[in-house]
Amino acid sequence: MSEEPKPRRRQARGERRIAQLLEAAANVFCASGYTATSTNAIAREAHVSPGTLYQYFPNKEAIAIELGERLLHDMREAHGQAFTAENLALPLPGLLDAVVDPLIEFNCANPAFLALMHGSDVPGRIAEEHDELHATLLTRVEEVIGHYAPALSAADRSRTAGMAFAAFKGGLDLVLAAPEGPERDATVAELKTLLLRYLSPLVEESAAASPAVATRPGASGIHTP
Amino acid sequence: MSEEPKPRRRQARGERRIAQLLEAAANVFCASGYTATSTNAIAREAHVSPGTLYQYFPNKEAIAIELGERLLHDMREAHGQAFTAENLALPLPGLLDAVVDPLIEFNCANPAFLALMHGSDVPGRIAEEHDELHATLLTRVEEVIGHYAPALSAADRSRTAGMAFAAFKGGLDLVLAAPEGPERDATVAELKTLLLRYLSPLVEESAAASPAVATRPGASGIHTP
Amino acid sequence: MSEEPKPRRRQARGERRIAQLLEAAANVFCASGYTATSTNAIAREAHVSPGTLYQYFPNKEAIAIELGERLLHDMREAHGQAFTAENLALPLPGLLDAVVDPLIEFNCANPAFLALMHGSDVPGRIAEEHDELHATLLTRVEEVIGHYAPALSAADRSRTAGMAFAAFKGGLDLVLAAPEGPERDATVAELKTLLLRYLSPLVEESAAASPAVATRPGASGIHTP
Amino acid sequence: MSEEPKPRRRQARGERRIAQLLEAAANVFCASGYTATSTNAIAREAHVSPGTLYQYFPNKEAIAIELGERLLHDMREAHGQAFTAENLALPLPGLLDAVVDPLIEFNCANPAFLALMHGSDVPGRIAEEHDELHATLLTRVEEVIGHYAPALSAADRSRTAGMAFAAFKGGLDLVLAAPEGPERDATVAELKTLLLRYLSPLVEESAAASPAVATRPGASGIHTP
DNA sequence: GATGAATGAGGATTCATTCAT
DNA sequence: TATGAATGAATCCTCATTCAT
Repeated sequence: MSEEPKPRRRQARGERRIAQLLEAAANVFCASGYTATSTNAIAREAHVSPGTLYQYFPNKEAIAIELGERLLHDMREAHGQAFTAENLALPLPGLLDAVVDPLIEFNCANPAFLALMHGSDVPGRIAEEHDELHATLLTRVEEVIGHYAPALSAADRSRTAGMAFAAFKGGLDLVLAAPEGPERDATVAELKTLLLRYLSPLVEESAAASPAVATRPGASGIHTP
Repeated sequence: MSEEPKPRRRQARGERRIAQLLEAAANVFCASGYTATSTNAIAREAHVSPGTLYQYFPNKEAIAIELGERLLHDMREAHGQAFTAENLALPLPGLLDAVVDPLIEFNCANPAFLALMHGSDVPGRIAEEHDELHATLLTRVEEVIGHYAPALSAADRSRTAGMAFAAFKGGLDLVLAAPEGPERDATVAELKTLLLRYLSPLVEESAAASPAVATRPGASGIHTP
Repeated sequence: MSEEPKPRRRQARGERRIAQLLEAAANVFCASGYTATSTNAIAREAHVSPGTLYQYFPNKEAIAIELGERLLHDMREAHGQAFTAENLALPLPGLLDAVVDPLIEFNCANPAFLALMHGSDVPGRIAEEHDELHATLLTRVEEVIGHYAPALSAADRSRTAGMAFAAFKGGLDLVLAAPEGPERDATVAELKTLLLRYLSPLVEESAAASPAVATRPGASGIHTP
Repeated sequence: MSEEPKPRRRQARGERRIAQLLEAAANVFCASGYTATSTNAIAREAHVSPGTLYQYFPNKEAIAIELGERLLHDMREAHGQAFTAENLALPLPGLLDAVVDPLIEFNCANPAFLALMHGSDVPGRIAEEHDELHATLLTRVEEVIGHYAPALSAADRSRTAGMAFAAFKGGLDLVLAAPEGPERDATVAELKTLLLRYLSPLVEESAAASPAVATRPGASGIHTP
């Protein structure tokens, strides 16, 4: 009992330091990109000496990897709540809300995520982990599409999922570029509209008897007269 | 008269050197990103000594800027042929073919363009030029949308143009990631489908009397014979 | 009376700590040399924190110095027992046994001694202390030689002592490199043979009437007919 | 013909630089030992920038290796002239002169050799090369001893060679420590005396009928007038 | 113009040493 | 006292840039 408080406090301090360093790294990576970021710059941003940084991370790559892993983990949690069975029961617009909103929110809250994932000059293991997450997300999107449009061939489903995801990422950049507030909200809404229009025909074709999917008049671009 | 040939030859030689260096730079930037690329690596790739490189460019940023400007210029030419009055007279699928294809082609032929424009760690002036081109393109897209959907408010038009462009960029990445050949073609077709589905409702709403615009899947320009 | 035990215990504990640290330092110096040894490595080897190390030593050099001094002290004790009046009365082979054996034993038991004394990159004061010991030993050897060969000039005596000592050091390295056991013993015996052959002529020349000094037939290579 | 002078001059300059850097390294290694020597210190000693140093050597170890190899090569040449058949025909004192003198001279001229070979914290490849040379030398000494004392068993021959060589190394240190001039010469002479006295009995024992080998003090090549 | 050696400031990393707990 | 986190100067090494040839 007399020996616990110290180690605990130490561990707590260590955790705080790590968090502090990772946050600093996130900021600097965001501002300058991975390659152009120096460990000294990270240490400075964290108000810490270079030596301290190296007490917690063996090298620059390790920082990026740890940061990447934490972000990926959070990201997985975020999308884990998105693709629930409950949400799959919703009509397409509802599903899009349920899926798009948390992903957008996560990326708004963690701009370093994209900064780290975009760079082509990023250490191997991050790229791998990123690809893994990418693949997971893609699989989820494919499953969703398969659920809404069971008649689609595997190849079509895969291609559609890929394009939807690509468009989402493009829209995400737009959202992040927009200033927080009504403009960003409008951009998010527009992104959902785009996805809805892209995906609706698939749903309608394979399940023509679901008028509930039409959310706004004219929202789904394609109808037979 | 006796002194002209030399300067001309010199200028010609200089142009060749510059082209050679820029091509080398494009390759290395593509492979390693701007920051991670060393001027020595560019010189090596160009089979030229570092000193020669600095005879033509004052520093590393200048290389990127010149390369960026040339690419932007070519890109402008490419899209200049896209947004012609003639093309504006086409129904939407035709217009999409006319606009999307050259842009895709340009980016396939010049992967350095995206490599240079993507990097968050790229020198300021490139970013500026890029933003300029971006704005130009966006304006063109807005004009097109204004032409096809004259009833749209300026704000809606702008937002729609932005989203369409963003989705295009997302799709472009996908296209570039796909291996050349039928898979890439299919991806391009899918991108057009997405844009078509996204934009069709606008056209139909404001110009209900244009049955030609009716969007059937596969209506866009790329189809298998 | 109530305050004495504590200081004593403290001093005792301190002594133990110091011994523990010096032993650790000896190990690490042996394994990696003085310069390449980090204070953290010593602390780790001693199962102690770096802070604790600095509670007992002001800096890295001080550790080496203290270790050196202790080793030198022990070494002095070892050779103090070697050069006794009693031993000086022995014939040369007996004297060599009496002198060489304890020195060899000491160095076998304390490999850090040579590790510390050999390094050319060792802090100045160790070198000084080492030189002091060196001088002491040399003086003793000179005295011995003076005792056995009183006719020798001072210069000759000094030169002979230096060479005998140098050869001994060379042989010592060889002994330490040999695996413990019969091979090492044979090497020690050979070293004694060398010293005997080197020194015998001096003895015989100045004290021609001491046939006892010839240990083995032919052992002293030089004799006048 | 017009293209040769430049490359040649360049190569020549490169060779000079390398020699200059190696000489500087030799000096600093001598003064501070391998581990304590910084590449910047070598560059400074060579009146050159750190970058220049790294144009010719990939790292510190490479400098030590190259220096070691050059010294070992020279050393091999030096002793190659020592162990000739001609010299083997000489009586022992003559042979000792022929063998000891060039080795001593080499080490006086190249003190870095011992500095590099002594350090226990020296890069692996030097140690290996050094061991190789060591083994070569030892083999030669064994051969010589075998020649002069053919009756000796292999084990005795090997042990004797090892001890003679060890004593030589000890004496070498003494020689190097002595100031150049008569004192050093006297030390060298004394070293030869030691070796002569150590080895003579073997010769006499196995070749008792060779009065030419008779060893009088001062028989070796160096004598005061 | 072309070359490539030279430069030196800057980046990643280590380690002797200090200090709050 | 003991701890181990914190410090920052010093190391090794790179690379944008300059300069003698």
